[in-house]
Amino acid sequence: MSTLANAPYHHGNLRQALLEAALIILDREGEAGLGLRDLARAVGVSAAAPYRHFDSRAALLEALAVTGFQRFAATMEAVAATNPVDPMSAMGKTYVFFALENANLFRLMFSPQLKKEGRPGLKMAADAAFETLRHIVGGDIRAGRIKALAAWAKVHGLAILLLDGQIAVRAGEDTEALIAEIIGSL
Amino acid sequence: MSTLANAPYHHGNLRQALLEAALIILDREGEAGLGLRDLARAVGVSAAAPYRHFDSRAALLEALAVTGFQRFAATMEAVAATNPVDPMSAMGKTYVFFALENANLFRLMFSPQLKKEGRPGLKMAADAAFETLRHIVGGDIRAGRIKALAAWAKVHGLAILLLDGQIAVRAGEDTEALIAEIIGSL
DNA sequence: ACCTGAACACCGTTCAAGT
DNA sequence: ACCTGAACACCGTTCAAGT
Repeated sequence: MSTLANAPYHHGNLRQALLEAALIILDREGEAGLGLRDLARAVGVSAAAPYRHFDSRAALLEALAVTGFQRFAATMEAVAATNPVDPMSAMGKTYVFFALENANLFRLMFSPQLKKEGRPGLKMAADAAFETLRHIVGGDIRAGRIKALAAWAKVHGLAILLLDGQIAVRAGEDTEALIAEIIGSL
Repeated sequence: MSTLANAPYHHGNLRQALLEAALIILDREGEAGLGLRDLARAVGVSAAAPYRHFDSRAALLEALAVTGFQRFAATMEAVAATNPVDPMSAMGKTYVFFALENANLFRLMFSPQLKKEGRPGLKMAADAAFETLRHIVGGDIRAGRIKALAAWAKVHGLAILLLDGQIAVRAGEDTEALIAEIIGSL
């Protein structure tokens, strides 16, 4: 614990401080609410300072999305490691829970705008995460490509629709139970 | 056909002209590329002029999304009217095709940012469109809520993943056939 | 090596003023 | 009634200058 709350940033690891603050702002406000100037203000630094560590706003967003894919892959591996009876369904539920618990980060990970920027780090992180998924699933079930894609579509769609509030969860209804029912057995 | 290409706007239906130009820009550039000032320039009018017809940029986007939901509902009704042998699958395919053919409009229709604005017109248009869907499906198959939600999730997820280029369509592979395979029989 | 201050070229939005 | 011109409070980004 340092003596002054904002002292460490001025000469310490500004990059890390920016990423941590950005993750919090992203979580609360969404991507559109995450301005570079706001971020600099939040961290107590000049508007130009972030440019020492990130080429552009897109580069900062990319870094966030990359950590998102890493967390995502780690979460999926953790479930697989528990050797669930129905691995596909367990992973499907985890996929949806991850999306709900990291709503704005999940959206950023799949943001078409960011993808259009063509940043290589994002594609690499996404590919690595899905490679991990394929590895886990492939070792267990020889589902075939079509079945795998169908399962992915179902799970991803459920995540997005819940995230966007399109699927109305009824009063007194358990979201977790609803997800389990919809996923059924993949 | 008027004598001068940009003459009608100066005293005609600017609102309509803005919407038409906006739809084209949205289609090409995506929501982020659709600036009010750009739009005004494209239509040959001052930067302040659009405010006579739309409260804000969000109001303009809402109007676009609303026409998107209307087109969507009309498209779905058109398929249902052909009395396909497997109505659910036929509608599922149409849902995905609509998303692919109207990529940026579809994204705008489900934009969380726009939804967060809480504009009532958007919710009404979306509700009306899904009510139409429910009506078509409900009359045909008494699927039950869970099955209906599962089908929706699968179709919506497939649309989003294809739109975002996450599902790799292989060289020489027919996208249409791949969609049909993944949807299978709903 | 890392950060600041001031500037540049933009935004969305408002408002008095024009026709 | 509808549109313009000029302004306001912002952005992201750059760059010389400071330490």
